[in-house]
Amino acid sequence: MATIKDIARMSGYSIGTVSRVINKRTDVSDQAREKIEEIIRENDYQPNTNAKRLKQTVSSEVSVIVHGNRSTFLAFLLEEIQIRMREHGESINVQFTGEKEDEVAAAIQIAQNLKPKGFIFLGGNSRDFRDEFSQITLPSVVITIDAENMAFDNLSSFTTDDEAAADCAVSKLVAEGHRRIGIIGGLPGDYSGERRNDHSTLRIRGAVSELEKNGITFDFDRDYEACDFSAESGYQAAKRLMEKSPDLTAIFAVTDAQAVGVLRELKDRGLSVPEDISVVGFNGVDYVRYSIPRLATIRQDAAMLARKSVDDLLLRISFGSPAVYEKIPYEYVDGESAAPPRK
Amino acid sequence: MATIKDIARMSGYSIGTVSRVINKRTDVSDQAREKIEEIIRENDYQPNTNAKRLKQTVSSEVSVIVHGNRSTFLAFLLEEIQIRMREHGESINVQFTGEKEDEVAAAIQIAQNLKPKGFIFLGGNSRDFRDEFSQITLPSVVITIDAENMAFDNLSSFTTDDEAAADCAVSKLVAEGHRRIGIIGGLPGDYSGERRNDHSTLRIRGAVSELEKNGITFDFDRDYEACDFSAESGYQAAKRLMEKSPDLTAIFAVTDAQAVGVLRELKDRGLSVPEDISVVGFNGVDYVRYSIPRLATIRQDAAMLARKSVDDLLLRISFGSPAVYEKIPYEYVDGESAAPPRK
DNA sequence: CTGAAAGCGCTTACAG
DNA sequence: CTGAAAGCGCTTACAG
Repeated sequence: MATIKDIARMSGYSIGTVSRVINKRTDVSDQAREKIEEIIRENDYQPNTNAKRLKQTVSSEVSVIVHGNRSTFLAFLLEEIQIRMREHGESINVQFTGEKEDEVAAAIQIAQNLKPKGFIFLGGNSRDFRDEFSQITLPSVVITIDAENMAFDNLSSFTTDDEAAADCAVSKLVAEGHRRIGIIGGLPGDYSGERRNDHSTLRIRGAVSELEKNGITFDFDRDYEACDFSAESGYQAAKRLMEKSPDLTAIFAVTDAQAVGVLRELKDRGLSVPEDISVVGFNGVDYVRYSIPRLATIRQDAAMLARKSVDDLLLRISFGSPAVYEKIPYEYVDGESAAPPRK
Repeated sequence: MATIKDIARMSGYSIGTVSRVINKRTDVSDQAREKIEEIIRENDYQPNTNAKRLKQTVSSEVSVIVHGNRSTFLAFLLEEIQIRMREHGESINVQFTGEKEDEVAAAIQIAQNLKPKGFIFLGGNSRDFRDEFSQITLPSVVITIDAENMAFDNLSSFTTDDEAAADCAVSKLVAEGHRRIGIIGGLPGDYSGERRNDHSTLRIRGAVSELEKNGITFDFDRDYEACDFSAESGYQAAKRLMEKSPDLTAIFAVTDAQAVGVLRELKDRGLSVPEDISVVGFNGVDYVRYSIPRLATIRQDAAMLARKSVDDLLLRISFGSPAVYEKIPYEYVDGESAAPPRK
C-alpha cells in the first residue's frame, strides 16, 4: 500500500507538498499539483484515514446516526437526507446502531474518533438524550424525538406531533359514529399515566384525550392491549383484544406494522374491514398503500422532516444560530379500512 | 479528553504498561493492573481508535458489509449474524453501502482503515466481485451471490438456488393445472438470454425452464413484464401484463415486494385471488405472512444462511481452510394466493 | 514485569 | 511556493 512518503519520493516533492495537494489547498504551484496528482492516480493512492483523523481536529463530514435498522420510515428519511446533503455539497457518514443500543453513547465515541462537524440522529430514546447528550458539544439535530423540554442549546428537533396526529385519527373514527374504539399500543408499562414521551405513549394519550372530549371514557383494562411494534405482535394483540371486547367497532393501532397484523387477525376471525370493524394505523409508509384493504393511517412528511433538518444543521454549523424545536405537518390518509359502524 | 499519557502519569506507570493493561495482556503485575484500571475508570478514559488502528496491523473484528438498507431480508440476516458472532465471542463492525454503491470498493477501503480480520458481504453485485475482489486478500464470505464461478480462493458463498427454487414455485402452479402463467421480473434488459446471474435472471430462467419441461413455450413479448423490485413497480407491471394478456391464470413475481403490488392491482381490477387468478412470490419474509390473501412464496432459510456463513468464516480465519460454495435449502410456502385455475 | 524509544502515516506551523 | 520537523496517541520489539 503506497503511503504519502512513496508519493513524495516518486514525485520528487516533499511530504508537505503532497499533503497540500491531497487536501486541495491553493498554496501549491500548478506544476507541482499536476505532477503529484498524476503520481497519485498512477499508484491508486488513498490517504490513510486513521492517520488523517489522528491529526485533524475536525472533519468536513456530518455524522448521521440511525437508531435501529428495521424501520422503513428511517430508511426513507436517510435517503432524503443523503440527497439533500449532496445538493449542499456536503458529505455524510452514516452509522447504524441497534434497536437496543444507546445512540448517544455511540455518538460520543464517534465525536472523538471521526470528529464530524455535526450530528443528525434518526430516531432514538429520549432518555439517552436526556442523560448523556450534555457530553456532546457539536451542533446536532434529532428527528422524531422532541427535544424542546431538554433544552440543550446545541440540539434542534423536528418531529411529528404524535399526540395531535393520534387525536386527529381517532376524531375521524368518532366523526363516523364509532363509540366502542379499542387501542393497540406499545409494550406493557409503556402507558402508565406518568410523564413519558415515547411515540406510543404520546399517540395513546392523543387518542384517549380525543375520546374523552367526546364523552367516551376509555377503559384500559377492557379496550387496550399492549404489544411491540411488529405485525406478529399486532396480530396476537388483536386476538386478545377481540376476545375480551368483541363489541368493538374500531381499532386504532399506534403503528402500521401492528395494524397489518390486526387486519389479518380480523380476517381470520371472519370479520370484514371496514364493514364489520374499522382499523386505523399510524405512520403510513410503503406497504400499507398496497394492503387489502388499503390502510387508513397518519402519514408523516418525511421529505420535509429531512429537508428542514439538513437546512437547520448546516445553518447552525455555519452561523451558530440557536437550536429550534419544530413540528412538521402530518396528514390523515383515508384508505379503505375505516367506515361508519354498522347500525 | 484524557490520553494514554495522562493515565500513565496519574498511575505512576509508563505508557507501555498502560497499553498492556488496555489490551488485556497477561504480562502485567496484578498491582499495576488494578491501579491502572482504577485510574482508567475514574477518568472515563477511552483509547483513541485512530491511533490504535494506525499502529495495528490487524484488528480483532469481522467487518460486515450490507448492500442497500431497504431489504428486510438482509436486515434479518444481519441480526442473525450478530447473534451468532456474539455466541462465538467475536465482535463485528457493520458498514452499510447504498443500493448503487460498489460494496467491494468500500471493502477495499475498509480493509485499509479498519484492518478487520475478515469480511461478510450481505448482498451485492456479482460484477463488482468479479472485477475487484482480487484486491482483497482477507478471508471473506458473500451471502446471496454465488461465487463458485469466480473461484477466488478466499471467498466462500452461501446462497439459495434461485433457479431451482423458481423452478419449484412454477412447478406447483403447473401441477395445479395452470398453463397460462405470466412472469414479472427485474429491470428491462435484465433478461436477455445472455449469461447473466443476478437473482432476477436466475429466477426467470428457472421458471421458464420448468414451463418448457411441461411443453409450455414462454412468450416474453406477451407474458413477461419487467420492473424494479418495489410494490409500486409490481403494481404497474401487473397492470401492463393483464392488459396485454387478460387470459393469464397465474402470475409469478420474482420478489415478494412486487407480488404485493400484483395482489393489489388484481384486486383493483376486480379479480379475486386465488379464485380468478393465482399469484406466487419469492423470498418470503415479514409482511407476506399477514397479507390478504397470504402469499404463496419461496422462503429462504435466513438463519441457516447466517449460521453457516459465520461458522465458515471463523473456521477459515483460524485454520485457513479453503473457500466453499454452498447452496442452502429453500422451502415453498403454500399461502392462500395459489389454487387450481377455473375450469 | 516494566520502561524508554522507535515508528505508524498523516497535518501544520515555521522558516525560507 | 516548498521543505524540514514536530507531533497526533497509540503499539511493540528490545533491553533490563
